[in-house]
Amino acid sequence: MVQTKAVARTIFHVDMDAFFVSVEELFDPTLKGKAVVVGGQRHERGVVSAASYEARKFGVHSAMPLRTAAKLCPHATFVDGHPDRYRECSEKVYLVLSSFSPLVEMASIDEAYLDMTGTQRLHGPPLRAAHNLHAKMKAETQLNCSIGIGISRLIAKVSSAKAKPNGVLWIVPGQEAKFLAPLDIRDIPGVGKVTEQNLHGLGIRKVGDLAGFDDSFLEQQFGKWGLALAGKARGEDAGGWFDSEVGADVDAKSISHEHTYDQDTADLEQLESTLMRLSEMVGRRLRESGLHARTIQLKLRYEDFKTITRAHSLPGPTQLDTEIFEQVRALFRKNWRNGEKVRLLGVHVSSFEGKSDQQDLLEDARRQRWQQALSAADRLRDRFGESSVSLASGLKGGFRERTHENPAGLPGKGKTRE
DNA sequence: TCTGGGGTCCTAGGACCC
DNA sequence: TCTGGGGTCCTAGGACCC
Repeated sequence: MVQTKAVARTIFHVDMDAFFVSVEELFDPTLKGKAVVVGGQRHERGVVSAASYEARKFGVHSAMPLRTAAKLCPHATFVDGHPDRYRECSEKVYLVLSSFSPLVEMASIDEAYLDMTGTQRLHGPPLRAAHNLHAKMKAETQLNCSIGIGISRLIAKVSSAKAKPNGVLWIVPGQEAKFLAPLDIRDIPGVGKVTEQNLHGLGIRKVGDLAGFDDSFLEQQFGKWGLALAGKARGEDAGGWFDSEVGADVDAKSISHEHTYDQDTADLEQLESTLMRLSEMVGRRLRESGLHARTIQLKLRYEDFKTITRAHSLPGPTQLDTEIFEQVRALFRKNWRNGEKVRLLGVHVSSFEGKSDQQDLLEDARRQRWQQALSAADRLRDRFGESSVSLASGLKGGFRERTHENPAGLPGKGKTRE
């Protein structure tokens, strides 16, 4: 009897090379070939979002404080990030990828997984398909990418990293363990500084060392995570997200905005004004995506970097700025060590649910009027920017923060003094 | 060196219910 | 007055990723 064996998957991981830097180069070609640091100006409080390969030669890498980067590479050009440009380019990238497989999953703004299983007849063998994809990507977006190919997300991801820059690498099915064995454990996605140190403590430095231990030992050492690690050492998509089908879209679990001050502050009105603004930004995102949140969380970081979070769950979900602000302000007033300087504030919402249903009709009508007013405010902001409309005038003193920053995502951008 | 912002997932303890 | 487990929800913190 013939046993039909499950067909081995063919997964591509496509990772754009120095994405933010490359996009900036499209807008300013004089940056090409230079040491470039994206993320903010050299003296700003913030970290590197991306560094050109020239800058990396001097030890600059992402997540490094900008001031450190400036010391390591004084001749580098520092540029602010432009999230809109990256999003736009990311959409073009997505279109190219979609022409190769219907199963595309953007894992972040600059990388994606493709399930290429069963596309042989259309695209040829994996390497040929990858080279065609690579060429088309360059032609359509003028951007370089690297492509890793393997039988799992994990193998594809690790091999794209090894293919960089501007390369293609295929791990032939059956060769997974051989490919992984000489790599540092840090090359496994999910192994960071802490896990690396813990593994070093056990004398485990290479993936091959890890593969030498049996599952039960690793489970006993690291729990659930240890079991996943054991699988990863063999090239398997063990545990959680890695196990999911490519292209199955997942719903958002949380929305948050936070702000780090240029200068730490203990000014109550400034702090609460920031909470108002962050609440507005969160509420707006909720309304845009049609979500309602039940859990509201405050994040508070002091001068000495000590950070606390305090959460409160409402009886019913909301998407209203005012309700979010009310909760977050209460949490702040209850937990702020009065007079101590604050470095960062954040507003985070989660526990998404369908619309609240237990309010009486009167209450519902009241909320609807609020919704309409807030939607109008959102439209105004679309046209004139985040600072044009504020509910902060309802605050005691009508105080408006002196600094404001870019609406979305990236560090260091445009922290302009008014 | 002096540490962003937006996310996901996991752990662990306590409350509360059966 | 001493003492069960199991399940679920909530909260706080931390590791990790881009």
